Amino acid sequence: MTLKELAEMLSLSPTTVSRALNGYPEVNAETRARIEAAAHKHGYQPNTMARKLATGKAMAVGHVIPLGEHQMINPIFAEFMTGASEVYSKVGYETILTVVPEQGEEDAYRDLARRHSVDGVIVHAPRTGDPRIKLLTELGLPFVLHGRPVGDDGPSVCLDIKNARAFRQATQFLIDLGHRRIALLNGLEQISFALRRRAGYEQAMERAGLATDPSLIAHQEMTETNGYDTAVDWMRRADRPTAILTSSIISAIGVSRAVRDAGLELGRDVSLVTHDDDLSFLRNEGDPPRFTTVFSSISAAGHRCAEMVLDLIAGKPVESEVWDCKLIEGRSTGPAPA
Amino acid sequence: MTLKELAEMLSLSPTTVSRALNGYPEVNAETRARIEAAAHKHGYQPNTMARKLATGKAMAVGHVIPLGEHQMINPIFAEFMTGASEVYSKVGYETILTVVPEQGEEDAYRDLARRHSVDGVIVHAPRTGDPRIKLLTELGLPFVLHGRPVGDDGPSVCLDIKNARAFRQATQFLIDLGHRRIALLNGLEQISFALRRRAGYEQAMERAGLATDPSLIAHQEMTETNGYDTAVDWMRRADRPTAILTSSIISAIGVSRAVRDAGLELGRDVSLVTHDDDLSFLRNEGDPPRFTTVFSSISAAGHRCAEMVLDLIAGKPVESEVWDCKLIEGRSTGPAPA
DNA sequence: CGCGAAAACCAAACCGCTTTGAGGCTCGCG
DNA sequence: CGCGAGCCTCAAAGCGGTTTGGTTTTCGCG
Repeated sequence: MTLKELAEMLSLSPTTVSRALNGYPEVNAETRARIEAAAHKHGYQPNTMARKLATGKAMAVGHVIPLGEHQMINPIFAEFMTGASEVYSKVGYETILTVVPEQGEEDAYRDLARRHSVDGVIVHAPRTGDPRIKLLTELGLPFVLHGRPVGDDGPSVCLDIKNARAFRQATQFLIDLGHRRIALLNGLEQISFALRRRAGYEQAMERAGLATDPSLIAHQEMTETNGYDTAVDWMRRADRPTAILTSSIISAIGVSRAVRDAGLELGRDVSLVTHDDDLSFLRNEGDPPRFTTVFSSISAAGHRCAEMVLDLIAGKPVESEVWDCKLIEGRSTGPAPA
Repeated sequence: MTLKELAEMLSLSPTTVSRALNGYPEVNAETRARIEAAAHKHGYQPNTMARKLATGKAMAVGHVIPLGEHQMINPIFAEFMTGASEVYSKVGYETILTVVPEQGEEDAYRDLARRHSVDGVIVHAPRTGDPRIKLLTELGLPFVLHGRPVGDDGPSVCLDIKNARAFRQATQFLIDLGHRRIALLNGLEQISFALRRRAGYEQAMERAGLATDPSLIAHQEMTETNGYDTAVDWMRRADRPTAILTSSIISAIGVSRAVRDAGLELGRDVSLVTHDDDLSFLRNEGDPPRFTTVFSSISAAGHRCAEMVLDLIAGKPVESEVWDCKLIEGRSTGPAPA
């Protein structure tokens, strides 16, 4: 069923039918009703491609997700995308997903822009010296950063959480409990959020006059196994840390397993504070919850980023946002052992 | 840069340029080279929308993923999609993601079909009496099922693993170790794979002359917390199971935590066999690995499903496939306690 | 030399929708 | 009654490609 057929069926011109269905004012109310009824009856839906071509809008937002080493796909992306996709769907936009090896990322954006496949994109996890920001600016493709850029990369719209602040608070919380040897299990070093979290941690340590031990800081992909392995090493040390900060609940689960395997108890022998993205399949449940966390919902972030990029596409002014994390006390922390 | 501009620049007709770039034979080799060079130099990429409209092909595959209750998004989908997206990208297809509340799923497919946004779709996790199969057949939209349909829903192409066989083997493995009280922690009841896994489990039990205790069978969304909560209950019972089967490594992690919290040890007091989809961020690592599993890579499945749907779109004949799972012995199983 | 076929290229139609610029009609008012 | 103002409706021109159906040129061969 095409617009033309529908128009013929109603003995009207395609113009009128198009206007009626798109809510333009210059159509008789009665005619409009007739057209809408017929469209609905015959299940007419405009051909997206034709409409896109005619309007020049792709009606789609792109998400390029890079495969890390080991084909690792961050489950956090998935959660974020869910939040975002819901928003797009609601306004008739499509979500276009491009999965590429990390080195192909720039080409992916370039292609999207040149082929006019999307009206805007979301850029995940900006890194140090990230080339994507400059590229997208040049390409003139509207974009929203999820995570603040590192350094000064010109004015771009981003949504981030207060990573430094959250980790400063978390560290302070542990210090207040009497901990002195505090380890940090962070995400990949060059990524913006990891840098900020580390900075927050170091600030708190410094303010308390505590030295940071480089061997108690690890940067790695946030998998359960990585968390486990690192924590196992730490637990074996004579001067083992009495508290650990982790950047993801996934690593935290690994750490938690290592602690037990070492015959120790979380919250008594070793304290743990983790960042919690509120992954739907790994919720930090219980009352009090299992882990002490700094919390910020990743799917809410996806939701908001989607709204922001849509506003950007619509030409509305958009302000960057930086959200607070919430410190939630759970059962994984306690006073430092004597 | 449009085709026309490029053609003018070269003093050629759009026809010739189009043919040259799309590899049609009726173009002088020399001319073709000239055209290709110019296209590359000016970074010409055909406008996707125009091309789609002209050819009538959307050059895209759709994945509709339903949000379960509690906004649960299955991380397994994410991993599957990664495998699939890579394949699409390689042949210049796009991945279109639609996230909808469960009840909106049918409309989502209907819209995709009527608007010609995609050339084909992947259907995830068919359920009992799944309306999607009939719908897509009616709509004439090529599709590949990930998971076998329940009952006879006409001829459709699917990719599945031998769920019943895997769980029969896993159960038999436990029985051979002397276990008698074996619990099953399964996925949501109406989903195809859960039904088959349960059937396999029951067959093995029956063959061994063992009664299945309905209170030792649970169907639920596969989250860590669900796994934990259920296992906690089981561990508290006087007649607690000595072995547990789980449908996902995520639940297995929850179970594992519950077992320890009960002061028991996995592989000694309680044995556990889980299905392992090989999630990249929750790999079952170690030597021997942490869990005894029935293994099948979900991203490989995504990869293959993508190839299948592309073949289907291309009009090639496609056969359904059912893959074997591999039983891998890890540290989570041992002889039944006396 | 003449003729038909093959090679190389092109003009124009088309895909299905939006949108511009132009009417035709009705109505109110001088 | 005549005329300008709205109100509706429409024909036609894009959007940027692909594809059909020529046309021109070259070439082989009797």
